[in-house]
Amino acid sequence: MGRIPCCEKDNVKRGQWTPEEDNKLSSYIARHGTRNWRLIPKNAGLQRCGKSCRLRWTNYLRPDLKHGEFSESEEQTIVKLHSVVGNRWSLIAAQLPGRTDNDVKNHWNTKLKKKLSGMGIDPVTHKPFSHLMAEIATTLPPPQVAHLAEAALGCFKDEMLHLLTKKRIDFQLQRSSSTPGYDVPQPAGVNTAATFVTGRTEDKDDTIQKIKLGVSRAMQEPDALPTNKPWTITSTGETSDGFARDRNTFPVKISGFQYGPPSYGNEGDGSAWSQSMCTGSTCTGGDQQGRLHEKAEEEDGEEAEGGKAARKESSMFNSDCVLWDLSDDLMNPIV
DNA sequence: AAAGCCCTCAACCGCCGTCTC
DNA sequence: TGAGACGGCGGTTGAGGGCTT
Repeated sequence: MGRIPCCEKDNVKRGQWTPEEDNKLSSYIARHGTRNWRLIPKNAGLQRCGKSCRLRWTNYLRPDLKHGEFSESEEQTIVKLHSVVGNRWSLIAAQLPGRTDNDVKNHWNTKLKKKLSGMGIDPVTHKPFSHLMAEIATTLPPPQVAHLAEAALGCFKDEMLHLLTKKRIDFQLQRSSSTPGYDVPQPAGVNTAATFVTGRTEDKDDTIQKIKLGVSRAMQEPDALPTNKPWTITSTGETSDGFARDRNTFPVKISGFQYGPPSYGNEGDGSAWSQSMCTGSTCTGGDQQGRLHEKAEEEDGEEAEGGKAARKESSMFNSDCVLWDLSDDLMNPIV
């Protein structure tokens, strides 16, 4: 079954590399290059498997590697690309000079996944959890939808409890820290996924209402839900799931949609992708965006009619805007 | 102070596609 | 043409360090 081992396991050392081993490998590769990994350990005087040498070199010793923290823009790139290509770490890493697929994978698994989850976004589909639930609801008869809603609320409660009791997160610090996206003032009645992280308990009920609204909306208008497309953002800055996010925080254009924080060139408040991270799509042209801006202003303060406005916007996006300017095989971020 | 828990990340594993003979 | 070798990739593991209780 499977391939034979690339080397005799009995004769090779495993585990952490020592500085001496690193030196041997580096100096050998500097002199001879990386032509044949099977021969490299033998010729370099290392009791290591060729594969282990290759990993050590590509993930750690390569001189062009960047070590240390991922920048905000790197994180945006990862999330942006992950929403399109899924767990194709090498593909994603190729867009980040100095980063390896292992780096990207580790960073995703340890930081970014949690970050997105904390914002109420499913890191696999890049859709808001409530939206996913609403999609599921469209396939169920009403009695089961009720059960689904109950179950979801239970899960949400658990998640909230987890977040609120997580002592390692100093919520006060986060709100006053340099991560402005977590403390952006929101219009009355507008909830954001980021507020989950701040631990503002009064938002919980509001969010539950949003989930309920999503489910009932899905039941009433299943057609309004995108099928295999990421969730959209309405002109009011509200996503199709009912969560408010500022589309202006996604100015990095990628084939027809924008992605990124204000620091990347747009006006707008706070930060942060940490507030607004999504794979959501916006319109293609600046002109169109301008129109949406006007529309957003017109609709300001109409939160009471949020559902109606959201539906209106949803249909507008579907008819007027290019949500994803990507080939079909990249359209579905669910891998 | 110490035990337990959690998080991070380097390293390993096994599968797959491509290359070579 | 097929088998073996090799490199690449994504998933998983576990050591080590920091934090909490």
